[in-house]
Amino acid sequence: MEGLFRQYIRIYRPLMKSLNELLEKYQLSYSLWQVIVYLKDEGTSTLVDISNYYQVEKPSITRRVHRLQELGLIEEVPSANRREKIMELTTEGKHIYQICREEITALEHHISKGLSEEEQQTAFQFLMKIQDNI
Amino acid sequence: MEGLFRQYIRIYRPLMKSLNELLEKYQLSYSLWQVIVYLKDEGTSTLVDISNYYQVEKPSITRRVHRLQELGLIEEVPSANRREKIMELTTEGKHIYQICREEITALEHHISKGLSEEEQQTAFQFLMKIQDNI
DNA sequence: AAAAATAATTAACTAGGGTAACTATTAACC
DNA sequence: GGTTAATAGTTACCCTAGTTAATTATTTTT
Repeated sequence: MEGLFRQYIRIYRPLMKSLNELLEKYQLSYSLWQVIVYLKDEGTSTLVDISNYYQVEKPSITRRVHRLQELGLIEEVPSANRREKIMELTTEGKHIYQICREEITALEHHISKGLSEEEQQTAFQFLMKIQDNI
Repeated sequence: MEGLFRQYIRIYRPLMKSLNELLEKYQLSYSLWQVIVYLKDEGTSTLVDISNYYQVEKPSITRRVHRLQELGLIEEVPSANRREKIMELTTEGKHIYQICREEITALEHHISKGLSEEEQQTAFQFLMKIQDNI
């Protein structure tokens, strides 16, 4: 399938741009949003967990986490293990999640307009499978 | 389709990483490769054409083009319009294109392993359609 | 108890893009 | 035909967000 990856990559920047424009109203960016989403799903997690999930090096995650702490959206929960920091969303963080979640879902619906649920399912499968191959 | 865009974005970095690793053998990066591919397809083009196609601002394209000129992979062709620069691949540029094309195609096949042509077609359609909606 | 591994951090660097302002040239308009 | 507006490319400066290497603190392994 010639051109598939090219098209994939070409779309990335415009997509990120619209997501970032949406998020900047809340002083967020997509990279910060990723951490919020991960904590929303997992409840609590260490920085290494986040680093592994997104395949981004730890220093980058440290910065994201510090920024989100400054914004009051996440906080550290006490842990027996003093080596690792366990993070979770604050009440404010959960609130912001809900607000952004709705906006992002609306944007995604807009972007997916005219595409059947089946097509989207297939695209999702595709993305899941190539992940393992990379 | 919950999680589709999240998955899309999550894969981007690892994919770029493997593409960049492949290309750095030739002192290239994917952003430079994009210009080469565009010129391969179009034959000749101005910087504005490239800028519009990839939706990247002109100063970024200026930099990419200068870098590729330094590498001897593209060159300016004389034009009646002295305001615009028309670029094309050099012989060396075409040569490098062929070499990288094969390697990238092989990588893409590897990454798409286990996916039917039909699935890939659907994914491609998906990517084409959302482009207009963004 | 000593050695190895792990989690987080800091510092320094890099890739790549963006905006604003500028020059040179061409096109549009009256 | 001369002035004004638009366009192509460039320069300077800044921003986001990543990386690697080295360091500290703590925990696990032997």
